[in-house]
Parts: sequence; structure tokens; C-alpha cells
Amino acid sequence: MAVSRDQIIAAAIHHLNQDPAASMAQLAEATGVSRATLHRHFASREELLLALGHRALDRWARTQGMAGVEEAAASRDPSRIAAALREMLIGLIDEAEEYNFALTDVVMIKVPELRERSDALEAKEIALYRAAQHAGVLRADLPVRWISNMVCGLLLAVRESLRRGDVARRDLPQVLHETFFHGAAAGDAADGAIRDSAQGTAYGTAGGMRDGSAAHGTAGGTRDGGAA
Amino acid sequence: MAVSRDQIIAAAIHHLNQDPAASMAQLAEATGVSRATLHRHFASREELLLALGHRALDRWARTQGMAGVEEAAASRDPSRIAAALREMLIGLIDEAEEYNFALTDVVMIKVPELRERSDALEAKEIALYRAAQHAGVLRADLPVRWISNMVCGLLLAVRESLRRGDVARRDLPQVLHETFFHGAAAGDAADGAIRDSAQGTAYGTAGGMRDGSAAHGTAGGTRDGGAA
DNA sequence: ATTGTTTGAGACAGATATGTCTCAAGAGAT
DNA sequence: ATCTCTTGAGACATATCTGTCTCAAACAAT
Repeated sequence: MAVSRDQIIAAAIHHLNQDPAASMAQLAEATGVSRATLHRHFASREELLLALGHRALDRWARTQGMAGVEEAAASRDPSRIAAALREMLIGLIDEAEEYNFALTDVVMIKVPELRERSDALEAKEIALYRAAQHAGVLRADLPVRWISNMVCGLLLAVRESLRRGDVARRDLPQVLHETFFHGAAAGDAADGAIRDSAQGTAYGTAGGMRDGSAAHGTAGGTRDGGAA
Repeated sequence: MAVSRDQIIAAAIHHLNQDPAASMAQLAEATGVSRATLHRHFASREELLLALGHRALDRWARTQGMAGVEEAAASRDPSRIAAALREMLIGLIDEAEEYNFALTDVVMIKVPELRERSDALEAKEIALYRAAQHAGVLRADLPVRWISNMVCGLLLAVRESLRRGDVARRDLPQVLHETFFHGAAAGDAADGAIRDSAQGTAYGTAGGMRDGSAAHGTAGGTRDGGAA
């Protein structure tokens, strides 16, 4: 077997990330395999996309497992939760390319089979975020689902940064970690200017939160579904 | 004229965000217009996508203008820069849906005409980030292009949060602002656990940066292109 | 060298999308 | 009521993609 099934999947994911509408012929060519052979491995395009989705979810699940997400969420130990968060984030960098596929592609949303797996993994992740909030590791004034979406967004940024060569691969763990936990603002010196600006804009007082000082409260978000 | 060209564009963007591979027939139906009429407005699918891309870029440019991005970047005034940053971020929330299209779709990357406009707007944004770093508003240890990608990622998170109803619309300005500037970590109490965890992991000492204390240095990123 | 398996190239029909065209129905102005 | 302009419905040829098929070439194992 010149090209294994796994190699085909990897190449297909890689190519679909660049052109999500790629045809079977294009995918076959990108894989270095004839269209007939591609069809021998995957009877239909749907089946191929299904395999791709499952593989992305496998990686995601593996990363969660290696980071000890579930155990950390149950432990209520701040430093253990923080370690799991960090480990998970860093592990997801490696999966960023496929993870991106999992976030973006239509098949992930429309096929119930994948949808359910994806929801289950997201629930585990959210459980960790919620545990982190209760343990005082993550801010409790951000909706957990926002945190979840935010991590997805940051991973897309990771992928984009890698694709365009904006950030060196070796810097990404630290960059992502710092960004996620501490944001982009400079030290305390900047907070004055930022807080001032928050008061001066039309939006500064129109939002649901009254001001910056309320940011560390415990108001929580809109939806609160999912298990702890 | 029952349905204006602008209405068609708006409806098409909305529909394409849900199904990027939608056909002209589907787009026509979603717009409430016959396929023939759609073809009268846009001779080809390519032309329609081009118009969509330009509209997204128009909105982006308008948001930059309203936030005074260019002037703020030139001013070197920390609070003015911070205000422009905030205003821009909040303005982009409204554009998140179309902005997402601009970030995701293939036509945006492959059509030189759109690519150039997009690059120019991105350069302006990056100039603001760089000015913010020099003014001490944003951390100088994050590559400006990472910050740019990060904002794109956060905007995708905004769109996703709106689509799924995870965050109330009125909370988003504050949520986005806090997340961008200060990250997801809880107050000082959490920093201990987070920093501890950073030392304990395999990645903690393997990255390009030596430790957490170096995070506020001025090492800068990998690429440094673009104008100031 | 021979056998058995896998691959690539290509033909093929069916389905779908595109772009153009025609024509009848309808809305609006006078 | 009449005229004009726009729209919607649909026919049409073309192109592309899909999924299946056949057959010859390449390959590995004995």
C-alpha cells in the first residue's frame, strides 16, 4: 500500500484547510493518489469528510486526556486546574490545523454523529472552565461559553499565525498562554489609559456591565448549561 | 425595484455565513428574488462574491475611520490610542458577521483586488497595535501580527457567541474589551497557581521564552513588517 | 517467471450548478 | 386604459462533480 488511509486523511485535511470546497479530484491529486483509489478508501465524499471529522475529534479528545482535563475539573485544586488548562492549550496548538477544520467545516455541524461528539468534548472543556472559575483561576464574570468560544478563536489565530509565519512555532506556547490568561494590555501603567478610555466612549456606559471595576465580580454570563 | 442591490448583498452574506457553498439558486431563494434577477444584478457568482468582499471591507474601513485608528496611531498619546483600540474593537462587534466572512472565505484570499485592500486595512490596524506597544498600552512582548490575528480570532468568537446565544449582545462590548486587554485569568490570587503550573509542565521551560517573568520584556516577535 | 493484488487512467451516466435566453405576468406612471 | 419597465418562471446548452465501471500496468511474493 503506497499511501495509507491515514496519510490520505492527513493530506485531505491539509488541502481542505486551504480550499474547503475542493473536489474529490483535487483531493486525490493533493494526496498523490488517483481518484479511483481515493474512492476505494472512501466510497463517497461524505464518508471522507466523516472520517476527517472523526480524526479531528480523536485528536481533540486525546489532547483533553493527556492534559487530564476531566480529573483536574473534578479536583477543585487551583494549581492542578491551572496546569490542566495550560497543558490543554499548549496541546491544542499542535492540533490547531485539524482543530480549525473541526471548528469551521459544515459537516461538523450538520452530521449529528459528529455534532454529538463535538458537543460532548466541548462540555468537558466547559466543565474545566467552570471548575477554574470556582477555584479562582479564571474570572467568574466571563460566561463559560464565551471562554470556550474564545479559546476556539485563539486557536484559529494560532493556525493563521503559523500559516503566515507571523509567530515562531517555539514562541507559540508562551504567547498563547499569556494571551489567554493575561490579555494584550501592558502592565499596570497601561490600565490607567485603558480605563480612562472606557469611560470616554459611547459604549463605555451603555453595556450590561457598569464599569471596569465590576469586571471581577461574579455576575456570570447568559447561558449556564452543561455539567460540572 | 422590489429588492435593492444592497438588500441582496446583505441577505447573501447572511446566508453564505451559514452555508459557504450555497448555489446561486439557494442565494436567490434566501434573498427572496428569482435566479434571473440575481443574475441581472451580478453577472456571475464571482462578481457577487466580489461585491460581498468589497462590502465587508467597506465596513471594516468605516469602523477604522470612526474609531480614528490612523490618527490615534500617529498621536503617540496613550489614552487616545487606548480609546481608539476600544472603539475599534467595539465597532467591529457590529461587523462581526460580515467580518467573519471576510476572514474565512476563499475569495478574500485569492482575488488580488480584495487581497490588497485587506492587506492595507490590516496594515493600518497593525500600525495602531505597534503604536500602542510603543505608548505602553499593549504588551511589547507579543508580536504585532499575533495581536492582529488574535483580534480576528476573538471576533470569530464574538460571532459564534452571538449565533449560539452564548453571550447577550449588550454584554459583548465589555466582555470583548476585558478579554482582549486583561485575558481570562482571575485576579492576582490566580497568578500564583498559573505561574506554578507554567513551571511544572513539559512546555514550561521548553519554549522560546525562558519564564513567565520575561513576559513583559521587549523582545518582540518574529516578523515586523508594515508601516508605523 | 508466475501469480495475485493493487494502482492509475479513463470512460460513462447521472446529478447539479452556471450563465443565457425567451416570454408572460405584474407594477407603476401617465 | 395604455405604455413601459421590471420581475419571475422556466427552457436550454455547457460545465463540473460524483460515483461506478473496466482494463492495462505496476508491484510484491513465492
